[in-house]
Amino acid sequence: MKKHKLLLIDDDKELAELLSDYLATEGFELISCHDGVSGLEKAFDDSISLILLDVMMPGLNGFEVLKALGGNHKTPILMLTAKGDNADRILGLELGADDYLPKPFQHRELLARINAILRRIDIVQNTKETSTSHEVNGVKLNHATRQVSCHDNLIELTGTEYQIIAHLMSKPGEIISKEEISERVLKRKLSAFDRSIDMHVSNIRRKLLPFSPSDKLKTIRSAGYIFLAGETQ
Amino acid sequence: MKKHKLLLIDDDKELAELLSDYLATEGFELISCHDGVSGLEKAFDDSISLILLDVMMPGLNGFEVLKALGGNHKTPILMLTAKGDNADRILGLELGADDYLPKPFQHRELLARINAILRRIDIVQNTKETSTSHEVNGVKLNHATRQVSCHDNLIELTGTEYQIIAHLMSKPGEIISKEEISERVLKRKLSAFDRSIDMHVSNIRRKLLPFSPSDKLKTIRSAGYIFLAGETQ
DNA sequence: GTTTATCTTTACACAACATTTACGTTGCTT
DNA sequence: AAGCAACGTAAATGTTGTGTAAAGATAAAC
Repeated sequence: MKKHKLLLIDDDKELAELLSDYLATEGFELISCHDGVSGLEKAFDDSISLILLDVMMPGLNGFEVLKALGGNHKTPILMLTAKGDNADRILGLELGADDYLPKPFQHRELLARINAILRRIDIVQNTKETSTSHEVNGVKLNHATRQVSCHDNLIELTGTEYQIIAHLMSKPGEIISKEEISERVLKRKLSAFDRSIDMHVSNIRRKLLPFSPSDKLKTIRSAGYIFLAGETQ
Repeated sequence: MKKHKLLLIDDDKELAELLSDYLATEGFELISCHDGVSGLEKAFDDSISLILLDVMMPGLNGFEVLKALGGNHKTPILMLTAKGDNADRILGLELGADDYLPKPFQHRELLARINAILRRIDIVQNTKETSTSHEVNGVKLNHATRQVSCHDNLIELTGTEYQIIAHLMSKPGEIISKEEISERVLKRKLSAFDRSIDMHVSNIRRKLLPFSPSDKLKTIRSAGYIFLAGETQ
């Protein structure tokens, strides 16, 4: 799991220090800006995963920063504020904030909210339209029974073979590296001269072949395998 | 803008009616389930954009539904509850909820929170596409599939050819020296009389040519190559 | 224990790819 | 215009990753 960088925009330097320590123990790196203007600049840094934005600041306040970011900023924003009243909360959300946490807050709640936002982004990024529908390009998976059928012909796959084809089918049309398959399915690092994956893919191909007009598993030399998504595009 | 379908899981039928009317005026379609079990089934319906989940329910309660969904459900979840205490809120978020709204709430706040979640998903999905594909001057790269298309015609490039064109396209209109290409792509110093790069560029040109009105790769004698940026200058 | 199914390694052939060679062409310098 | 260095590219050569049969290792079932 990669380490996330967070940006705190808040004039309260004491809080910044506290949060920096706490979030570090949770595996985050906290960067601080103490006024709206400098925060606004940093907000476009793509390496930042999430912005913690305080409302009450001298100069440019939190709402003004939000407005300046234009309502659909690439990086998610969690608002922090002393004022807990509804109108502010709603305004913040309508201006483009992703969430809103009234001060004072428990560290654990802040953490839970940060994680909720980052988790959602992760899920969205790793999910394709087709991932829960189990049929792609004539091959149908039944997760419950672990059965696979190819153009309505039932195929017998072993557990590993099933997991590999399921993984490839979760991102049809995308290259999946052998490293990824090894780590996700075989639960070990891919070492040099390890030909296991190749063998499994070869076996899957052999079992699909009698019922398939074309090879659905494409090899991308020195990159990985693709489960072809049907109509080429 | 497409109409979103929302799923409300709450035993309070009066609230369901109220919300259904209100959300309809805001362009949402609300579907209701009045117990955890039937809600759990509906939760896997891909046509649903967001789930509103009440905590206090007879039978399976909200937390149990969350647990059953496994913590990273595809559809985002907004928890509703009468209990406003912190521990519950945090627990819900940690169990996989995206947000938490204590009852009673203003309709406008619910709307703002729903929109905040849907907006974030929309932003992530749109930036995802632009981050995996890169188009310059009629040539499009798709990093996930390592496919290259030239004016919508698919081109087959080898790994090295792909890396070279990707590198040239990362700085369109700029001269990239052979030394740089050699070190970045081939991972070795360019030695005298080494014609590899020339060959690769030649092969890329040959593959692009049938679909390209003009040569997009320009040679700058004794300096390097440029991927032309298009109309400008 | 044995048998059976499954996974991994070994071995070799082969195809895809990268690189070098060789020779023709271009464009700069004097 | 001659000379030369850089480039284009066809063809030959070198290298590497992949396909797969078969053997070996491991785990599960009996």
